[in-house]
Amino acid sequence: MSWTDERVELLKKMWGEGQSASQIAKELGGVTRNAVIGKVHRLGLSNRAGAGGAAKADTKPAKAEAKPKAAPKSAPSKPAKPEVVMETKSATPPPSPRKQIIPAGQPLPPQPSANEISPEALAKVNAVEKKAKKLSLMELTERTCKWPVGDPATENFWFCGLPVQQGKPYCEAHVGVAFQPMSSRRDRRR
DNA sequence: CCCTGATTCGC
DNA sequence: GCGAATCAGG
Repeated sequence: MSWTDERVELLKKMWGEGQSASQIAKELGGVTRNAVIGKVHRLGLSNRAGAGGAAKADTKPAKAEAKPKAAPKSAPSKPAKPEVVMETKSATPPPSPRKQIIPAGQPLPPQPSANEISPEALAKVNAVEKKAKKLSLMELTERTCKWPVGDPATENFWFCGLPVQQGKPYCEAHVGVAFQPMSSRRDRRR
């Protein structure tokens, strides 16, 4: 595949829309996300700001260079520069000493009742549950779907265990039923 | 681990 | 110009 006008155009469009390189690549087909990123760079629109004036001169460290990093001991008397350390993020809370397994973050799945869920998503779940890994509590990891299935008081209980949807605690299907947009759960007729 | 984009460099 | 490999984060 080559970068025809149309393809470049679509690339620009999607990139402008904030689509990820991999998505764009998928859409275009025949190219990898690397190719897309490479092209994006060559087109000079690496920074999604492009237009405007928001030129954000980013200091590129460029790791490729060997950094002698000499900086031997310097004179202690140096008042030093106003080397202010930007504290932007609220730091990582000290990991609790007790690093137990801990299943889900906090919100353990609220087994939604079969109503008020879009039948569509519901069907998807049912379908996916058949392919579930059926993990036990201890087998859950950071990226296994933590959607519980069955009765905890039964042998017949397990967690979905499929790959989670980045960020979320559940796989795609379960994210679907877990996080319903307000709009859809609004006014379900009864 | 999964994913992002950024860079490099042989082709 | 191209993009895989690699790097650097999240």
